[in-house]
Amino acid sequence: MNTRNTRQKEIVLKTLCELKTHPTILELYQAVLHKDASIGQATVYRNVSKLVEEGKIQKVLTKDGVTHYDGDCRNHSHFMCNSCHRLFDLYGVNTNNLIKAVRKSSCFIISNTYVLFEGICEECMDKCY
Amino acid sequence: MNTRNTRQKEIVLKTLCELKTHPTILELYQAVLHKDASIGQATVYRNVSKLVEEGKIQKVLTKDGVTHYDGDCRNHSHFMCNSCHRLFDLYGVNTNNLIKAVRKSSCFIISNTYVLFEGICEECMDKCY
DNA sequence: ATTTATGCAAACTATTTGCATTGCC
DNA sequence: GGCAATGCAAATAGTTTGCATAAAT
Repeated sequence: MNTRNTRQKEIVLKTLCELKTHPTILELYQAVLHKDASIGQATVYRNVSKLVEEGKIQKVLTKDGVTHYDGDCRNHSHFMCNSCHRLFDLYGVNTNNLIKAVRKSSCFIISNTYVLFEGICEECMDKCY
Repeated sequence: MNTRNTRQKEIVLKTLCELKTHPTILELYQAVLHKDASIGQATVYRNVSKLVEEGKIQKVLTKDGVTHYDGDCRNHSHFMCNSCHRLFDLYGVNTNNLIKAVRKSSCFIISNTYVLFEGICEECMDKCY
């Protein structure tokens, strides 16, 4: 089963990469509609799944029950503000020592590590939340 | 708005704590039914939400799109096997250094840290997956 | 006695799927 | 030309909600 490059798939990828907000599928779909109003929601779902499989985009783990996506696949962590519920990128969080600790204490083969921080972002802090 | 201790809520909590499998709501509901066949699914949903709010149980972050729950609220990490899709507990993964790194490089106030590892578990490894 | 929690069914939201058609390769 | 991908609508999860009733305080 070969894979093809379609206009729709490119728009989905490009739109997600431009957005720095870690959108949900619905938010991404809205943004995609601005570029091509004829794209169907199912197409966005299908392409997002494929892009995740291909490793071109990634899911972001959160506790809010909705799946968020990130067009940046470099290894980095995320911070979710419990007040404004925005997701932020955190680069430079090194997880090598965690992985070493798990290797020593278990027999699991680790291929990925995800880290999510929760708390209050600077902006919400300033608002004296 | 006061909160009451009901038989149903106790059964939900007890059942989850007994299960070491990090069940989804549906799996938990099945197990609850074995103890009391008259409990409704909505009751399980409502009680699970409340117990999470009360900090007596916790959601487990995974990439499989379904929410899993853990009756153990001690701070610990999880490992998901990409072959058998089981979730395992990992104790002794110390995240203090990660938190320190984020404190230094950002102005976020961190209240929680979640770590998920993905890979292949020992059993699946032995099966030469 | 009051009022929260329950059980059921209906409603709602998120996601997947079937199918005829389009459009890459 | 062949077959993967699309767009639409219907189907299928997963979760929440309205309401009359039950039960905890």
